[in-house]
Amino acid sequence: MSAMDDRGEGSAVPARLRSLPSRLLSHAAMHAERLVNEGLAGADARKWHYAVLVALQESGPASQATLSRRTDIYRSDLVAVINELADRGHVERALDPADRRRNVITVTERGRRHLRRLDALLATVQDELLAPLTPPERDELTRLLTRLMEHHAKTAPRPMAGD
Amino acid sequence: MSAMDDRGEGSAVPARLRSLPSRLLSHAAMHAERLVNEGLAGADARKWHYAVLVALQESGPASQATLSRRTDIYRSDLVAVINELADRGHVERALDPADRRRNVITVTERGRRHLRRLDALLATVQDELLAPLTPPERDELTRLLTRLMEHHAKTAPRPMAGD
DNA sequence: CCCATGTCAGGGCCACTGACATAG
DNA sequence: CCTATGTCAGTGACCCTGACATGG
Repeated sequence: MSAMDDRGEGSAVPARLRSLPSRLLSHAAMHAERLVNEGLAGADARKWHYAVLVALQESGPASQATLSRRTDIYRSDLVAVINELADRGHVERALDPADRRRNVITVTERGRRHLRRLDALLATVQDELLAPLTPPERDELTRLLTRLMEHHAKTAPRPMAGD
Repeated sequence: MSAMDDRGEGSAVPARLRSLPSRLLSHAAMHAERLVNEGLAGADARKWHYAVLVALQESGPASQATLSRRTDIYRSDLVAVINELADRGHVERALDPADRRRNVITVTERGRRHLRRLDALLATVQDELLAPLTPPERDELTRLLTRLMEHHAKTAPRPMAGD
């Protein structure tokens, strides 16, 4: 025992760390990602799969470079994601006859069904994540975070893929 | 041109992604970590350095295992952190005569000065991070995130170091 | 005999960089 | 000539897991 004991109070995380906004954000995000990953793992998916499928469904077929811009996934990382989605039959990669540098990525019917499942799955996860908050509090949190991101988008124009 | 165009609207991030709470959290956290890292880099420090120094100052000298519990840094990762801090003369590693498995880690005067600098530095970063929010909004954000973390702490008892 | 401690080796995911061939 | 695109190789930070020797 003595001053450097470990049990009880001695192992508590200091308040100065606990209440630091940047640290709170990191930890909350870690928690969120854990929930998302666990949820998506049950559907043999990763969060990037979801992002790509949503982008394709919302704005139609696109080149990989365009998808990179829509999802904020790096061009270089996107290659593997498209490979995985293509392996699972969720998207198709076709050469663009109009611009022979490009691949046109298209969602398949199977991909659309998959996306519906992921949508439901993620809705559950959001609910689990925000469980301790009331509906107005959830909205407030979303609003505050959105404001943070909008401000960031202005000052630091998001870094771009493999440039 | 045509359906798969890229400039303008075609490369906007879909609303379904933008407003997803888990995604907002991840992006906000990424932004926060970027700011923190940039800030600390100017002082030749990493966020783990700060966590360890705070823990030492708040509760006094401790073994590495205890520090691991106080900071949520894995025992295995902590080794390198203590090495770095010791190299910079911010802490001292001494054998514990009372328990010969343990190292007693102690802050040096130099470490205390360094910590004061990091404190000021991080305060600036928090301010920059929360710039678009009013003081009450900042409190509200902190409160909501804290509630999230407390809830998480109950359901999933934080994972422990190298066990 | 079981547990705690410090240490090392390594895996996996991810943000990010750089380079390169090909094509517009 | 310059830029865009798809691809690959590789780095570094972190989170996390094992294993191991030593000691309580």
